[in-house]
Amino acid sequence: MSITIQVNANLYLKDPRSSDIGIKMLLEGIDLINALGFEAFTFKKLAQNIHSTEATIYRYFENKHNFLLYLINWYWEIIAYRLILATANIEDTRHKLSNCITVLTGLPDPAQLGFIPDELSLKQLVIQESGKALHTKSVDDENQVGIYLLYKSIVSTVSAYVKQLNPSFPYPEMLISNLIENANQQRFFSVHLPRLTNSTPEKDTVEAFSQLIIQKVLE
Amino acid sequence: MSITIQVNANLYLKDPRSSDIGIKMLLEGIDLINALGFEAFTFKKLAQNIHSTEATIYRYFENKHNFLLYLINWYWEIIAYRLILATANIEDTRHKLSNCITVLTGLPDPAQLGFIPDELSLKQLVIQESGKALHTKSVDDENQVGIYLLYKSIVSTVSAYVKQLNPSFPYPEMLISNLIENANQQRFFSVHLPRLTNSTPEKDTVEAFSQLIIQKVLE
DNA sequence: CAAAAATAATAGTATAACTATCATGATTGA
DNA sequence: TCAATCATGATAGTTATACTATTATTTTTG
Repeated sequence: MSITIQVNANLYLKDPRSSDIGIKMLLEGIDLINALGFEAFTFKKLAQNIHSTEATIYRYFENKHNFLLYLINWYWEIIAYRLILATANIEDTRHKLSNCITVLTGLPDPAQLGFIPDELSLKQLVIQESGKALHTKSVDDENQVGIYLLYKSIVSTVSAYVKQLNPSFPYPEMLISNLIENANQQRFFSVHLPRLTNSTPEKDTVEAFSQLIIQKVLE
Repeated sequence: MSITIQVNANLYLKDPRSSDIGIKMLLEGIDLINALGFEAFTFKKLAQNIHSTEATIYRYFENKHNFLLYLINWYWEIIAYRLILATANIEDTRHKLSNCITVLTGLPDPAQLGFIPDELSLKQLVIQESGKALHTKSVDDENQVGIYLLYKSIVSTVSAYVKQLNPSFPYPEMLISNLIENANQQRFFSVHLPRLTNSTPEKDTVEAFSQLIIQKVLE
């Protein structure tokens, strides 16, 4: 399996991870977007929070849409890495697939946190805001320059296991992209519209649902 | 037979369906949002397109967010009505459920269109923009005043059939809300990120996928 | 230590998202 | 039928956002 982990350079003007202030932008940006929502989030507010200026942030990111895309991409980098860990040295494809579903739809194991100071905040941001990053008129341009390569490669890799285990199942990519998107959606529902789901923040059943669907599909 | 499809009164200041210019707002609004995307859509542009003024639109809608919520609610009213038609005079629960899945995840039958001049445009808008309406900081306030009652009642009704057919399945609401959301998501993918799905605009397989999942869950 | 690069401080522009006011044309109801 | 009411149009104004531009100052690096 080969999942390419690469920061897409089209998302920034200057790599924020190359400087202290850039990293502060990212980390404080995550918290600020989570606190305010992406609509009310502005570079001006972010600049104030990191004791810097709008102009400095604009030297790193063309606009706030790209800032959001960057953060989401960062999330997917972490997931891609976790997928590699979760499938390394495992022979059985069924077992590999199950581990992938855990990574893609489960809650991150607190013991394994630590790629960035607060990975759970980043996941929260993805749950809350990733739909807004995707559903824009610019999605085709972004796809053109490779922004979604990582996401596509993850879906491709995991759906390949499904194909291997049940070659007659006609919708492997749809199944995997569905389970990934559903995980975020159901966690949003569990907080804001609980009657639409059977998962709660206290007893999260999203992964169990996902594993069950996989099992049924492979039967 | 005349059916009044009524949208939640908290979404407007003055019922747009009570006047010609209000109806023009809605219909032209659908086209304009589809053409520009919700971010670039403004009341000023809408006013120009219907040869009216911003002030007039603001007399109907508090803001453009509520305008979007109104349109999405309108869509769900139509779906709710279709669900009633699709389950009327059918005894068999399995058959009822299957018909509901068709309404919720299939493409509308062109022969049955006609609630408004262009229902397909409204569906397109929902596919493209409904995530933005939901994922805001105001979702809890909106839920409080009943904006999502219709959506919740649809999920509740359909998931009740699932419960009846398989009382041991632990995630009926999650299953139905998943299939509903997935239908929009996959159709978005089929246009913009085709490698994430197995449906295409030419050969739409979203309903087939949904029916298959239901079948597997009930087995 | 000097040159270059990065950042801060500040100002400015265009547009969006409203709010306010007043005139005018259409509707209604006594 | 006429006056009162109401909806709409025309116009102006306010605040905030999403940038762009300029210059000064600090930091880094060769």
